[in-house]
Amino acid sequence: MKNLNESKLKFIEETASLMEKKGFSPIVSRILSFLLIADTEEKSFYEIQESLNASKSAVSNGISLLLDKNFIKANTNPGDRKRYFRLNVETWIEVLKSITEEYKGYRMAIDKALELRSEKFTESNSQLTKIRDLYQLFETKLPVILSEWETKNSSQA
Amino acid sequence: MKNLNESKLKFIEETASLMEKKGFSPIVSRILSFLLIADTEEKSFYEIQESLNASKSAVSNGISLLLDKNFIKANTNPGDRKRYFRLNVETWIEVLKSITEEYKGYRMAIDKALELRSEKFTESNSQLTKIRDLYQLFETKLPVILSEWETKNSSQA
DNA sequence: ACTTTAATTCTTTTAGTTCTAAACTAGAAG
DNA sequence: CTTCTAGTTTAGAACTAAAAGAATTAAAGT
Repeated sequence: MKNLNESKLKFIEETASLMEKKGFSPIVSRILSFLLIADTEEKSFYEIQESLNASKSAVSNGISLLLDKNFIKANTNPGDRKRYFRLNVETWIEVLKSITEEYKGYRMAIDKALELRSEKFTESNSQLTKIRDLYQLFETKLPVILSEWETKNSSQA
Repeated sequence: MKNLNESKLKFIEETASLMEKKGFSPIVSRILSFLLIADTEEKSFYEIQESLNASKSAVSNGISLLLDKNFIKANTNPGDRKRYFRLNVETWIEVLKSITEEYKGYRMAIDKALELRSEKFTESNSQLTKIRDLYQLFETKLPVILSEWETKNSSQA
């Protein structure tokens, strides 16, 4: 990896590993982490490849995936054949907004489980119901937090 | 898979796939899902193996991992050599409580990124700061939701 | 002591991912 | 029309993970 100082390398390593826990592949994670702390907002294919010291195909496939999932966007400038890539912050926000849906999925799974379980399991069913209720609480409270955040942003922006 | 009706099989398939998204392997996910809707609260090694139609070693390793991570617990009964396994709901609750820590990790990563980024990126830095603030908001609000849930439970239990 | 049962551990197979290297393609420039 | 540039696609190597099957251990029962 070139053109990157100690602390940026450390950032990429650590942040990429957080992203890998979310299901991104190592290179995809490193591309995202790199764009997050790059010294210009946009980076070319070659700059990414060089900085991360990866193969063209790995970078090409990684970029395709990220463009496809809208995590980055591409730009071209007149008189320059290269494409320049930057983070698409909107998608990040969308992902955060969709967390509620994720919790809803778990809550519904527990509902289904309670339906399929014997009613005789009184003690454990009541514990499961409590967990269900916590997911339910997340389901109702997260949108409140999100709208609080949105009004805060619209007023200051 | 034996001894499982249509709807339970469907539940296992669907719920296991939710769990796989959280990083569990297919068998581990299926063991957990199976225990969640089993017709007795405890199931023996063999019952799990048979119901999921998996190999002994796969079940053994899966159970070891789940015991290790405290997602299930084992019981033995006098005069019976077998061990019986059941869900450990406490751990599930612990996992829910630790979500705040996860968000804290992301918030800190963005803080670090803002530190390493050029101050010239005023527009995108302000967007990143907003995202940071949302994570921060989760970080402060989730514990409130959790304690609301806990008081609700202690009063009704 | 020996057998049976229950489960673990070890070895191998299979499947799939991630990445590289090299060939290829599309478009711009001369 | 040829050449260069930018990137994609293909083919395959290296690695990893999941699961199966076989061999082994540990404890209980006879």
